Amino acid sequence: MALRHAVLAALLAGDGSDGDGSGEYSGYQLAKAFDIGVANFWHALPQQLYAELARLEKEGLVAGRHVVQETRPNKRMFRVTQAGLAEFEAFAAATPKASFIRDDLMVKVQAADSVDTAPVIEQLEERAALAEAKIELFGKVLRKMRGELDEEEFLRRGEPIGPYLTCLRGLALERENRDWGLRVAAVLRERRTDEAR
Amino acid sequence: MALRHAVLAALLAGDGSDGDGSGEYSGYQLAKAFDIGVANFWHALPQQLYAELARLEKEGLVAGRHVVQETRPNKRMFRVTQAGLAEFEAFAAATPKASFIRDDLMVKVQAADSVDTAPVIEQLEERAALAEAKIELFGKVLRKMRGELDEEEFLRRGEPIGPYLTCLRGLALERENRDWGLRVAAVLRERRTDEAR
DNA sequence: TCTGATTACTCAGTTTCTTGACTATGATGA
DNA sequence: TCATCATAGTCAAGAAACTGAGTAATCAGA
Repeated sequence: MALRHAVLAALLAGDGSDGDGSGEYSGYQLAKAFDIGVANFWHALPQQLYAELARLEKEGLVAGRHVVQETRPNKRMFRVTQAGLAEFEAFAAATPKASFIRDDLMVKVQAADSVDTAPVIEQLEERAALAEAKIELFGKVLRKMRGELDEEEFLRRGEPIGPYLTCLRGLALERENRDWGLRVAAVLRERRTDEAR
Repeated sequence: MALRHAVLAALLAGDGSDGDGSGEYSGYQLAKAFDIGVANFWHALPQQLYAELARLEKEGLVAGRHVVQETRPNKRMFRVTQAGLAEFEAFAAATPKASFIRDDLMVKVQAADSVDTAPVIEQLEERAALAEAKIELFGKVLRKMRGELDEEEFLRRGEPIGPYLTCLRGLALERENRDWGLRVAAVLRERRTDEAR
């Protein structure tokens, strides 16, 4: 039960991205938010989110209300309750689990001495290109969050600060992704041609 | 079924860390290897590894042999079979799944606007200290892998190159961990004192 | 001599995640 | 007009991972 805290965090930080400032999300919107911002530190599929929201509601940690729409299917909007905030507060104070990563590409690189590296090199370069795109996206997102403030100012006074800080981390990670990907691709490529001589 | 590939990669890359150059590991040694090198891109508990090795053996992707020891409990040493290598080769050529991260601390930071940040700041600083220790460890591991070669030389000709490259990534990640952790701790601390005025 | 660490593994139960559907409606674009 | 995308979900089966415990021997240090 750890996804629940990511969901609560997303709901609590809910002002930043959609501009409605309500801290209220539908399951569908939550899934979107997970794709963009939360994906930097937590990965979850929409089905998991719906299931988790249902569980959280049953336990009274979030409250949902039906919203009838004319042009769109009806939906349910969720917000964090007092009990939910208390639960999150307890989680925040507890010692965190070690972060963990799982990365197919690194598994492949680990065995680079034993397998054909040609496809791996391609994948590394694709990954780098994807990272590049994300870097640009994050740049835009950060600028938008900052508004007219410069970074230093925003870090001192801007709000919400949480999503901004995690987005900074996402940016740094993607830069690493890109740099490492290109570097490793170059190294492996170089070694292939050397080998072929 | 994804852990299996991490296990195969660890066995295939098995020369680097233990110096025996055999590509052979016991479940116990594998668990150690996962703690040090593989943990950079895959996290798994010993129980999982034993279970996975059993499955892999049943499918003929690894072969185990009993080793009787006098001073220590007997053990089983595993190496990757031809079928195992073929399986891994297919995995390496297939498009990789998106990497995924899960990080409690970032979940907490995401909700920094809604919760008491005092414990989070402490955790960030602990995390930074831990990262610092890992940075030093990785530095040593890399130096040992390089031997007398300098980095450029090693990247061109050194072996095994796979573990070296993934370790470089681990190092970069830990540096990010440390820098981000200290930065965020400082920002949140600063905002607390401002708030208190 | 007792404690704790290290080597070496096993098992069962539970939770969590992934996969791959399926249901609807309205809007958008070719 | 037809296809596809976006909204807004739900369901169920199976794979994978995690938790927590237990077994058993040797060795090093207090």
